[in-house]
Amino acid sequence: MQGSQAGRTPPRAPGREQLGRTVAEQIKRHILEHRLRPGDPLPTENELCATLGASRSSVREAMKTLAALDIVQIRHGNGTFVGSLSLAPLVASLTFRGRYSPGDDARVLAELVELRQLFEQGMAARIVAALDDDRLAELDAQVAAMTTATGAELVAADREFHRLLIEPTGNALVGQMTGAFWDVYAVVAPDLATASDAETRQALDAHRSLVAAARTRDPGAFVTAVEAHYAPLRQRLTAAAGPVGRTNR
Amino acid sequence: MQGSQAGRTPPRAPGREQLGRTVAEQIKRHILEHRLRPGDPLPTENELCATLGASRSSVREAMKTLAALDIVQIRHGNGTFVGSLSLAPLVASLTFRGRYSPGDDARVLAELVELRQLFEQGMAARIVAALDDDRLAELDAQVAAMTTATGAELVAADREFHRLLIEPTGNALVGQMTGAFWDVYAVVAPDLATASDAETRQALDAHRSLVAAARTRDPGAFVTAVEAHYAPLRQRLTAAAGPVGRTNR
DNA sequence: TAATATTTGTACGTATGTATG
DNA sequence: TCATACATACGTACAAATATT
Repeated sequence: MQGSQAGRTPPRAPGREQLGRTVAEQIKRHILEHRLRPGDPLPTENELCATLGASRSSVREAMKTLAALDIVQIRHGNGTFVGSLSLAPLVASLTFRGRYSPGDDARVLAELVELRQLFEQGMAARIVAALDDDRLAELDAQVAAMTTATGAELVAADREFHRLLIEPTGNALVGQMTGAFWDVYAVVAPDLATASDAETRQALDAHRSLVAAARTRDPGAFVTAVEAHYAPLRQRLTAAAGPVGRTNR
Repeated sequence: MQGSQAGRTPPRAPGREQLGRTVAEQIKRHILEHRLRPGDPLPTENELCATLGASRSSVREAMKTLAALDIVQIRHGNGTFVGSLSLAPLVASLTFRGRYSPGDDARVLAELVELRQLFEQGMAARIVAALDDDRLAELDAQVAAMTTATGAELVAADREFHRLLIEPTGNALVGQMTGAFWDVYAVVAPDLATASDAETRQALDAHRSLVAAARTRDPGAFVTAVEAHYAPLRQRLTAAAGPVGRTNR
């Protein structure tokens, strides 16, 4: 409005409290109150400045905070939209933690793999109960794909296989976390030794055993197969992480 | 440096790289390369502006992004420091998701509780093996505290009890996730019906059974006790979430 | 294809609240 | 109490990306 050099900007109220924190909160409330769904457009920055009574800098910083949490999504030259509420922030946090200090990467991955095993073993009864013929056929297809694929395609097939296992349990959070762990692995794993050919063949057999156990609706055999599936990987990761005491720093 | 109205700001280079070298990435790299630990101070915004060749706005927005992920911590009038790398972003994401639409809150909580049960049952063997006499005594103390406490103190004792269960397993990630789930519950749960007196007594008995199973080093009994512990809560939450199909909106 | 409007991204200057010594 | 260092906030101008005409 006024000239810039005069710098007359009455701060709205002498005792105002941390408006910056509130802006992000207000934007969140806007999303909730308007029942906006992922992908829906938000008001432009200038509109938000007007309705919230804040400067564009403040609005932008709040937007950056919300974007980091995947609550909003910012598209340059286009606008801001409601985010997909994924576990991307968890991935960002864990990947940074993995790179945080040498040796920690393997330890983080080991804990992640342990969690995946926990998921699939704990869900074993529900998994074998929920897998119908169609899903079993899909699992067969992924196993077949793994026999021929290599590199990135092998990883993709492996990931899809485990996604198909978890999905029918109905617990979306477990599925999303499993996906997040794969993302973390994709970022951190290149720093570690890759699987040997023998380990790859072993894993392939383990996948076949998983499908077989599911087909016979045998939760006990399924749990055993999960154990056999993750044992080599866990051993490799715990070996890379070193003994219990920190190895470096 | 120059006057502001002229607006002469040559953008550094016509074809500047821009990709992969965002300000936030560079700050993260700074932390990694200098081996900074949580709590260590970061350069001031002005120093970062100079070293990174960016304006305060850009640095501030990058800082906001990293602060949302708990990678850095901003203290007003003090400085910026390395964050504690907690799962706070996961909590923020899940709490927002819980408030996202009516009915979802209970569903998110139900999935969270299911995960906690998965953790403790999957870790049962390691838990009962790792709990020494000192830790068992601490668990007894928490159970005793729960018999007299009410409200927030009851919740605190309950939380500490389960933290003590998970901690000795050595999987820090599971412990942090359990803590994060408690945080989410504290935010979202007030919108739901609280436990009845009968359910509270039932939960107390369940905790005693957990300690008893751990004391006799009986993983099977421990798993059964975990099942009994979570059954009432899960039933209440699934009832609040309604049938599988969405109940509202 | 090209011009234009809209919207986000970046930069700079300035004033102010806050914590520390 | 004063001084300093720092983050917070506001306003403006311009660059860059996108969509529309």
